[in-house]
Amino acid sequence: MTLTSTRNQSAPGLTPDADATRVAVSTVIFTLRRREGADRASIALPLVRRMRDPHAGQWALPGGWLDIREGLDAAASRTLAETTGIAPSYLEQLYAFGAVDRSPTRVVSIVYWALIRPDEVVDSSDDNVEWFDADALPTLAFDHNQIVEYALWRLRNKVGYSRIAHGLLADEFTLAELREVYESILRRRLDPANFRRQVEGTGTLIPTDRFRTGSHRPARVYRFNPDVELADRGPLDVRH
Amino acid sequence: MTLTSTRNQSAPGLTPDADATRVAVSTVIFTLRRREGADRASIALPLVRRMRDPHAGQWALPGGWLDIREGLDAAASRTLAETTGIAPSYLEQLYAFGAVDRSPTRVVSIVYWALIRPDEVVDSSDDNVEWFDADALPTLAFDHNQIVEYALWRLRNKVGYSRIAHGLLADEFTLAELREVYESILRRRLDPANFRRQVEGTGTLIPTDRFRTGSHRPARVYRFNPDVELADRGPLDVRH
DNA sequence: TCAAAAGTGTTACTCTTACACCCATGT
DNA sequence: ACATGGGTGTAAGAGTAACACTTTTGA
Repeated sequence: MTLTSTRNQSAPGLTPDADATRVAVSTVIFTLRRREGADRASIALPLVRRMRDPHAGQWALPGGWLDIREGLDAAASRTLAETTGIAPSYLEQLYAFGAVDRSPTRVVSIVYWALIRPDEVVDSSDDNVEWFDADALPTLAFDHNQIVEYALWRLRNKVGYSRIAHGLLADEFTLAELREVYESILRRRLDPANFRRQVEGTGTLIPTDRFRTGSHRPARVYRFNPDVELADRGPLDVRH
Repeated sequence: MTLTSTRNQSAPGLTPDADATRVAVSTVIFTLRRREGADRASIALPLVRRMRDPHAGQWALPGGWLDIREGLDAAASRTLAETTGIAPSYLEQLYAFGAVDRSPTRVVSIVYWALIRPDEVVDSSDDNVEWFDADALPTLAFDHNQIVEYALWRLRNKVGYSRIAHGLLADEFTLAELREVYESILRRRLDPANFRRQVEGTGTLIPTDRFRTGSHRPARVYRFNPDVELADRGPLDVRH
């Protein structure tokens, strides 16, 4: 499921076996978007319009079939690039969905979630790709609404103990901008003073000597410390 | 991969399509085992001996092929029962492994991890199922050593913020027994006094009026509060 | 000069940790 | 009686949260 157009078939050259279980890969991509009148930035994600049945015409997560010659991570990156043109800065496996009735034919979807910085958002002229606010999604194809809910939960959960917020920011940023990311994800205001101390204490930030100014006292510009891991570990890098 | 004997085929009645990607389900099952001279209990898991190639003769995680008519969770339960006779009290999806070279034929394994209480351990007379200490595993088939490492990491991680330790205990237990579970998983001693207060504070325990006695002051017997969730949420029960 | 955000200081409160000490049982 | 673990008390330290206050810019 979850593919939109163009190419795909797990075994190229063969007709798809409707009696077999097929493996698809989809990705929930989050970015931050500043809304006009809103007091906070909101989480947005791209959806693609399905061209064929099932659920033709409905919005769905970008994805496609797993090719027999590629690993899961590679398939996520590839299908993402093909459907949306996006190459995320952060990509992590979310969950494997495989309920029998989630699609008319038997499909197991390995779902990933990803983060991209606002400047990575490619505003493709493709009418079949559109960005939606995470809190105002239409009814999606298959079980994709549920999947997005779970991905959002994971994002909100993980932002508390991990440094993934960095995946949503440009290379250089002020503490106010970093705080804005946290506030958007957690949906609540954070005390600027306490936030500063907490994030400074982690050693993940490197202060630059540059400042960014508005109609107020200039704010120091920071970078991320590349030596600090972006997220916590996955199954593929086992540390002891 | 990861199947050991008996039945299996994703599409029964059809010959397996060697050119297609197949979906397998495996499970890492943990239980606690008291060793003779050891100061702490250790984590043990059952492995099954592979009967056919690839990796014939080697030990592997219990599992089998996903049937087209069953969901992933059901497949995990079924293959587990078929290979080991175990029906775990706690079962959760761990990760989907799908590197191209993890098996001679293309196999995507949806791996689960499970906990069972010591009294649930069925000591099957089957010579092809054996329990191993998690810290003294042989070289396993496929990437199963890596998978177990990751499952152990998840267990140790999750025990800190979740109540999964309960999955390893019988219905009634003393605080010392519960503490032993934590100590075994975390591989360090815990202060009995502080442990008591922390666990009492969570409201997950219901004191009974029964006591268990040894050559010391009798210890109160507790039960779990069934109203408190065993673990944190999964993707299938979305709470707002 | 004023508003607004940057940045510092301080205090109360909660949670964690270490450890002293009494309690109740079997041997 | 005494060893052993059950169970309570307490105090130091770390981390969190709330908020007063000073600094530095643009308008």
